[in-house]
Amino acid sequence: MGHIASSGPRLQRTQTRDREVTIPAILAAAEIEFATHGFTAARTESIAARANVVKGMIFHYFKNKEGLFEAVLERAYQPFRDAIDTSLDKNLNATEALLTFVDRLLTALAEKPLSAAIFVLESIQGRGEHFRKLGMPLIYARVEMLLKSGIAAGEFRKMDPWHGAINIIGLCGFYFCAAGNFSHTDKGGDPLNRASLQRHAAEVLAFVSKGISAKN
Amino acid sequence: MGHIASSGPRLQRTQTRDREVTIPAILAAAEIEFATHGFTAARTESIAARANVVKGMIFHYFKNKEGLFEAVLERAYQPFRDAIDTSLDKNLNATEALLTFVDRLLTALAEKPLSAAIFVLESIQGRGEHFRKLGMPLIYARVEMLLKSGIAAGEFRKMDPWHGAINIIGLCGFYFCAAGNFSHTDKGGDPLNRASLQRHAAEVLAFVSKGISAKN
DNA sequence: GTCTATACGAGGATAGAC
DNA sequence: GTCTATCCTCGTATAGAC
Repeated sequence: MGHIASSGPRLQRTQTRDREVTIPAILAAAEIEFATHGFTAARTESIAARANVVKGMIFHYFKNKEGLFEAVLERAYQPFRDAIDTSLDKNLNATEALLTFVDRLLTALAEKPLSAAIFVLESIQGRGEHFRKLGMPLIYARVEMLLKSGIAAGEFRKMDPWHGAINIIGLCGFYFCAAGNFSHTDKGGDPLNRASLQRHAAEVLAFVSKGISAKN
Repeated sequence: MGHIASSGPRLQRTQTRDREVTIPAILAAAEIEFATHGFTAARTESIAARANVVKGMIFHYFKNKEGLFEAVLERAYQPFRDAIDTSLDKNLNATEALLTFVDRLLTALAEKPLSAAIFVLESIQGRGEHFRKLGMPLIYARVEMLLKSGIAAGEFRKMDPWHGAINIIGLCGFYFCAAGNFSHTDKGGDPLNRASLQRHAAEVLAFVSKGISAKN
């Protein structure tokens, strides 16, 4: 109160950071915020702070919170689309194609662990609009088709391919969602470190492989 | 504007609805709200409206939003605790005990489908405090022990029992979390109706049974 | 125990200087 | 393109009448 308001050194750096720096920074920060809090509870102020930009930049580049959210969703869903794309590309039998899908998805999620949480959060909180708009139902459908052909070929046991697809995708993603709770147990340190993730991937692959096989 | 303010019939029913009616109504409404929006985004106003009480009742009976949330969590976690308790009670071999656990959990979740979403939301959004305070890490640990003994007995294939526990619990719960997205597909109507849930339970049981078996 | 009214803070969004 | 300042709505929580 006894000080002159504008006394201290003016930290304000109006340095021109162009969109190629600012936009990725906002997206990265938004991904963290949306993945942990969901759309409504996410705070634009927190995103801006984490991205080291002022709040106004969010509205400048993404129009509003909703626009930013959609951009984040688009990026978060990419691992799922990539995984199914690449596994169907090659001419593999059903077993190889499915395990390739699982392996790709797990690898991609290990690189972008927040994608799983965003996926599940949007499943719980959204009413499916974004999910549909971004073509996600197709992921389930394509895994389902893969299972169907494997069952027809006698590679997989008899099962409901629709539920099979859900179960397999859930198996890949659940770990990343529940990881927050594991970190407080005494089990092998950080559940998202390299070693833990590799073990998780191996365990899921084994589980899926055994769980769907027609053998025995 | 031209009307006298207090003209119409006074709908205000200050009828004494005691705690045995009000509290369960609030809890049921809160469960829905927290399960779909998470703690922060949940609105006490929406809860009160759905419970058909005035907002003040929430603070009267539960002190604040946090208090209400903890009461809801306590109830939501019950299916998980019950499932593991009853499956370990009886003297079953590891395979029977594990499948009993899965079956119980699926049955309980079918009755309280929101529990799964609350479980996962708290895993993602909470920092594990409630999870620990309400004894949930023990659930994982007990399933892990069950797997361990089954592996030792030669009933289950070799696997990491910790990841196995996570995978099995995830398999049970994921469907309920992603159900919101399925409802917009053409697959067998409402994913939470009786027929869909029974099919889901059968599919998960088969998947787990095959996935962990030592045979073959 | 139930209701209305309101204080109070937080957060999305905008205006306008630089 | 970046910043500060501000508006305004919404939501938690409380006070106090009935």
